[in-house]
Amino acid sequence: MYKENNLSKNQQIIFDLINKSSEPLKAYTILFSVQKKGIKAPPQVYRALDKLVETGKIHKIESKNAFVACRNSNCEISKATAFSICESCEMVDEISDTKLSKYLSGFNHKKGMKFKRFNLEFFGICKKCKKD
Amino acid sequence: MYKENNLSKNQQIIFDLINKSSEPLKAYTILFSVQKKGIKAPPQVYRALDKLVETGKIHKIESKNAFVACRNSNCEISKATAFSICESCEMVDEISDTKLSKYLSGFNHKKGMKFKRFNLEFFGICKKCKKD
DNA sequence: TTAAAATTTGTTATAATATAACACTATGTA
DNA sequence: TACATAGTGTTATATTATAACAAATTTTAA
Ligand SMILES: [Zn+2]
Ligand SMILES: [Zn+2]
Ligand SMILES: [Zn+2]
Ligand SMILES: [Zn+2]
Repeated sequence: MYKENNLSKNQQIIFDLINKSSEPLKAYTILFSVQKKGIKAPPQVYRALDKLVETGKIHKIESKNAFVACRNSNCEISKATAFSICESCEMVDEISDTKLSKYLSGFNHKKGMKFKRFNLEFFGICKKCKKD
Repeated sequence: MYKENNLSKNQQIIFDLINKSSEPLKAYTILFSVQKKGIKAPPQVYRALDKLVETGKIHKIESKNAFVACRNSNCEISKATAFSICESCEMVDEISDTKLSKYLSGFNHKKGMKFKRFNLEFFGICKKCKKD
């Protein structure tokens, strides 16, 4: 049963919910939504979330403690993520920009650090909110 | 009393603590450290932190829920922040790189969003940890 | 095939992070 | 002065996340 798509039962339930959502979901919002499916306690949600993040199926929006499905071929398993976040309507969009990604992946801190991963969050007002 | 440096009493106490720390400090670590100075409850700490972030004196490391003093002329009041984070020793360093900053400040999302602010967190293993 | 290893699940309790709400004091401005 | 704005102190509570343990499922490989 688990082999077909490499996600376990709880992971699949939670991924499906995040994947069909148009906005980032918070852990406890997820918890309430999946209680009818038998997922009743926070650790069940957090474990699934951890695994999904680890495998790049979802990303955590750190500034919002919320989770979105990856829209970008799993982002090399979450090594290079970038988001645009509207400060008015809270909309979050994953940015897929090869030049940006290459630029940042190639960036190395002068002090001798070699980066393995980055997360970038842009904030502004989205097109839709600008009109209102 | 407040005029001399534009920080209030609690803001100054908390800024001083963060500023002299060699590592990011968490809100409740700060709370315990300043109880002897009369700051006894979380709201007092969070209010000071909020203000200090707002004025660019400190930054929040979102992936760690921790705070560091700005080492970079207040980063245009926190409009453009970048950090390198060691995944081994948890060291955090603020990156000051004009080219990077300009590149990102000039980046605009295709979908019509104009960015006002960004936060970038790089993860890797620092020089010191690599040797060990 | 079958026993050991690794992963996932279920569950209770608790830790860690953050804010609401209210009464009050201090400071800046006119 | 007197008004507005910002900061303080306090209690309670909301939100986010993990520890710890027992059981079941799946994978691996002898
Ligand atoms: Zn992605
Ligand atoms: Zn918007
Ligand atoms: Zn700075
Ligand atoms: Zn290190």
